[in-house]
Amino acid sequence: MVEYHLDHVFRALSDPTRRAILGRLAEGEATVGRLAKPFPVSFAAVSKHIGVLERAGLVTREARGRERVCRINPAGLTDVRAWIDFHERFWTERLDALDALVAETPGEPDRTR
Amino acid sequence: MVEYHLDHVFRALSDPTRRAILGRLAEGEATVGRLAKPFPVSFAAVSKHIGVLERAGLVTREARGRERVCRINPAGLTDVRAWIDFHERFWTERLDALDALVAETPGEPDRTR
DNA sequence: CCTATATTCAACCGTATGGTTGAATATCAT
DNA sequence: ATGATATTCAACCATACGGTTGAATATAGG
Repeated sequence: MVEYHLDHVFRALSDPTRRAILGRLAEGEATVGRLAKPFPVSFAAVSKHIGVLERAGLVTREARGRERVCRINPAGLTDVRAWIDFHERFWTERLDALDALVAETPGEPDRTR
Repeated sequence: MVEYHLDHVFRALSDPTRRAILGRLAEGEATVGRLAKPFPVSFAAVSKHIGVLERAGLVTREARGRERVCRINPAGLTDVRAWIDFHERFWTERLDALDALVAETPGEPDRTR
């Protein structure tokens, strides 16, 4: 469940317009119209982008009259964060281990064979 | 420079096969052939995936004879990590601030105006 | 009720993506 | 040199993506 969810979150974050929307939303809630204004694309395009963010669990959209208020969902990043955390730590540890190995080996480490 | 790079890294991470390749690579270096074996897709497809990871700066590929040895590039995650770090903290802070506001306001917070 | 506003929906378009297959390239082993 | 192995390249295919435009829906306000 979590794994397949990562697809959507990473995918959602891979678009600069969507990251910009998140950046704007980090300053506070906003309607779709207000969100769309600064972007050089159509209203409908922004609406779609918000849909992607919503499906990824990064944003919530709530009806208020004829407007839709968008807010950031802080929990949306936790899975991604966990993935990054784990892998970055793991990679760094391996790198450190390799460094240590090289350091304590006087001659040729000969990792190739 | 960093911003457009994020596109590539997030994009690369959005595919489960590519994340699995990274997972395998976290255990240690491997040739393209060894990497491709467990996956239900063709050799060429895996080679392409590795290309995507390489272009995103997450993996390095080095020729060793007729084989190509792939390794994880630990530095590849730092930009993404920084982005997540910043946003997660920011979002959480806003959420905390909102909680505090709601807590100390007896009646209607009236966040709408 | 009528009209303007806010938003989505639907259909469409060009391009990118992930996949395949078969040919091309380079290296190893005999 | 010859043949097998490892990998990429090139062409192709189906599907998904980001974009547009115009119609549809719903609410606000005179």
